[in-house]
Amino acid sequence: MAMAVKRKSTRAIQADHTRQQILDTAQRLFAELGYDATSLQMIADELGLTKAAVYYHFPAKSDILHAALQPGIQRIGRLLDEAAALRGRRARIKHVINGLAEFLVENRHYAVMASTDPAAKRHRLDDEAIAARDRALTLFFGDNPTGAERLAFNTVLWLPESLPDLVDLTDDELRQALNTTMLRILRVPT
Amino acid sequence: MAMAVKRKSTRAIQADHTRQQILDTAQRLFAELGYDATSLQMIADELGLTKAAVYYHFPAKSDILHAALQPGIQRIGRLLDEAAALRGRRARIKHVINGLAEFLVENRHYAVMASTDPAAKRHRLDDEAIAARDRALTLFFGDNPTGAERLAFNTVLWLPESLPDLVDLTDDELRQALNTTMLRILRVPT
DNA sequence: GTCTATACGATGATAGAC
DNA sequence: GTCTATCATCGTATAGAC
Repeated sequence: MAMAVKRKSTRAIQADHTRQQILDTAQRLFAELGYDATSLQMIADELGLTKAAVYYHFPAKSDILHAALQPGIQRIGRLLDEAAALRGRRARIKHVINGLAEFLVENRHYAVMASTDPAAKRHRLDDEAIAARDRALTLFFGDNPTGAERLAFNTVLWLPESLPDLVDLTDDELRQALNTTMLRILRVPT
Repeated sequence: MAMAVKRKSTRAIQADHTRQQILDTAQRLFAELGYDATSLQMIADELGLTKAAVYYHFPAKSDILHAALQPGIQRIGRLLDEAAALRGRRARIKHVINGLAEFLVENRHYAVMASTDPAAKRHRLDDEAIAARDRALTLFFGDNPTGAERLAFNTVLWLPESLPDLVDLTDDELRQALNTTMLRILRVPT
């Protein structure tokens, strides 16, 4: 193999650009209206394309959601890797919570889209996302978490849903509220 | 006015029955599949009716959701009335939390339907539900809640979403987990 | 390779016959 | 009070222009 990386043609660059535009628009609309209430037609119209053009880049609507979720899933995966390298339950939880709060503040409407998805119920959450969830639960509470621990953990996962009600908070206020609330839910004394 | 209450005809009784059947079926399907993924066709098929027959009883799909939510909204309204009559923040919070935990245990899948609704985003939550929410927030934290307090409060509202992940718990286990977790979130020492 | 035109079955919704 | 018939729009699919 002479080259592992091919130089991209102008057309391929253009296609990547269109693909990214679709993702950006979809992410905004999913967060605003919800996944089901967002039609491919709306996405296409905003970009001056046809439905079928969108369909060319993503074989199904659910694939757009999947792709839009990827950056967040991977960022959380890295957070868990870093936490696993630390020693002590408290230190691990604190690291993840800190990183998560920062991520939510930086991506307020990504967060809404991510937890609002009815895809979580139907298309089933990403396998990758499910795996990350289980990893985090074990990291925090070991192999045999109690009912209350599992409930507390799940509660944190649904926390992003509350963000739309806190739009009036500044970044600093939101970050602090997220940190103290998550720490209290997971019962980590400050 | 001779009579405030008319005697119901046989047909009216029949209609009430059909209406209630629609509500029961819809509630089950909404909780199972989500609101958007449940079609009027499914509801009609289960009852041996046509789509249009369902439409006779409810002018829009969202009205079915609205009607199915009513019992829970009213029960929570009563809880808040009772709590308002108590003195002291702690006593009020404890009363509401206790009643809420009991309600969630008794109506596991009502709870899922209630918080899963994308209607919350689009059709907008019931005015009545919004009013109840604001009442509860004021009851718990006064007129000027901090960001963290508002976040904690919202977190409790989204808690029912976690129930599907706790189906394996017994009623007693679930009730206890709900109580301790909600108390901790709202920072009420036991 | 990237897109448009067109069409399919199913959806939520409406109008009118019985 | 329940039906049939019809509508626009939905996600999905294919054919073919460039």
